[in-house]
Amino acid sequence: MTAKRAPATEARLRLNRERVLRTAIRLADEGGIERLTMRKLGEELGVEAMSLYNHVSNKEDLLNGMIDAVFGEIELPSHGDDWKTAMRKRSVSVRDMLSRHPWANGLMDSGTNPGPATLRHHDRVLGTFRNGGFSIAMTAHAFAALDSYIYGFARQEKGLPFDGGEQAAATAQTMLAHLPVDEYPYLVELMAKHVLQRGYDYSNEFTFGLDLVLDGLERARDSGQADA
Amino acid sequence: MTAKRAPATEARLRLNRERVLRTAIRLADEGGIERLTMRKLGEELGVEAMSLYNHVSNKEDLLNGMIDAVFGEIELPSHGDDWKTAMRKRSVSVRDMLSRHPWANGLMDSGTNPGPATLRHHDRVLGTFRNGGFSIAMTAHAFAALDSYIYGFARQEKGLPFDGGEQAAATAQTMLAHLPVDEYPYLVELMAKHVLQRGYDYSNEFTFGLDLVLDGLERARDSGQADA
DNA sequence: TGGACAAGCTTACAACGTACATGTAGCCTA
DNA sequence: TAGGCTACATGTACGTTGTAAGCTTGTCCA
Repeated sequence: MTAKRAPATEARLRLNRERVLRTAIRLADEGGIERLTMRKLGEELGVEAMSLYNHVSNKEDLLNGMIDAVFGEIELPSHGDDWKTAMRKRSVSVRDMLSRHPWANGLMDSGTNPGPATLRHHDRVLGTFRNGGFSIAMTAHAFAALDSYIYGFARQEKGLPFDGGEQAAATAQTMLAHLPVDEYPYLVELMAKHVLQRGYDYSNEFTFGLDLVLDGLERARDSGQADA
Repeated sequence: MTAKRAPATEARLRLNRERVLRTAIRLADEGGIERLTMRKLGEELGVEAMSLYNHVSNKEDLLNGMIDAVFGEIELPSHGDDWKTAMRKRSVSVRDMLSRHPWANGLMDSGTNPGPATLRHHDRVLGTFRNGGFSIAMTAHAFAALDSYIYGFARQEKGLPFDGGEQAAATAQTMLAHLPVDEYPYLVELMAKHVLQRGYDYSNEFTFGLDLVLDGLERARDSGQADA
């Protein structure tokens, strides 16, 4: 058993930061962020929990690393497109990332220091606005407005009792049955005449708001009201 | 010590759900949601942790109760105003609530079942749109777009390394010093020429996006493109 | 051959949510 | 006035969490 370069009794592959992060992301995707514990992550990697600390300095570092990794999945705004289509594509890409990794949205506020992928992403977004003819001040406005909408939408989507889809209709149905019609008439109306209609899917609302914001930004840029 | 109606050796006031919730909210406001533990909450109320379970069924119930309580703080859209000013006022009120209780934003996605204050609030918002001439489908769009923006903005604000204000400028300063200019030119530009300018405050961005969304909604309502 | 060093393991601890059993104060009925 | 019911507070305990500290071991260079 003292073989120098033996085929590693069990072909045990070495741990490294990337493997730790990738596995952590998978666990969080599958079972939710609250099920991601150091022990479970270790187990998944065939290793004791404490061994992970050779590759991440603590759990916060792990979470920050995960955030930066999923930021790297977002499609950067392309230089080839005009600013509006470029931003539209990357916005949809952000949203896709957030539905692949729903835990990411709730984590980013705790992430004080952004990683390199995050910084690169933001830089490219800002650059797209600047090259699209936005002043610096208007770029700041645009960035704030657009990303607020995108992340806010993902947040809402997660919190809503009705997700759209088949089995969610049942949820809405029972919820509707328990709602006092005279106390919440408009909620009841919306549920009955809209949410419960065949084919309703809340996620379809995304592009409506996205275009609304993008069009609004274009108008604001052109009227140039906000150089202050 | 067997006095029947003695002035209660220590004037100990009885616990009740409202007092528990109010104290929990204060603790979360002061020290962040992660410092709110059952033991600390009990201590703050002069009571053992387990006593709390006579008034909340578990920690999740406590958190849900807190959410509904702060929802009750939001100014409902007034029937007197036209839809746009009414929604503008309530949007600002939501934002104010979220800066008083920053923890609330991160908690609402886990809150599966909304409380009465939450339901009433949503009902009034929907009603304001309906009475403002929005179709049912457009009301759904409007609700999704507007609230996504509001909650998303609060979320962004919390996560940003630069908050605006005096001491935050210093943070931005050092951050700027560590950023490689050639790698993140637009980030550097924004920081140097905008964020670090005297009087910059990210929170001022809120009304820009708010008006952008409200104006966009008005336009969408009038063109009535979305009855589908 | 030896010894340094990185990486994994073992043990341990404090803080958390909360189950369960026990105590007790105050009101209702007899 | 006595007895007992109910609501609420306590005490103790367990399993799970993140992680500090020290130990062991496999690998590589001198």
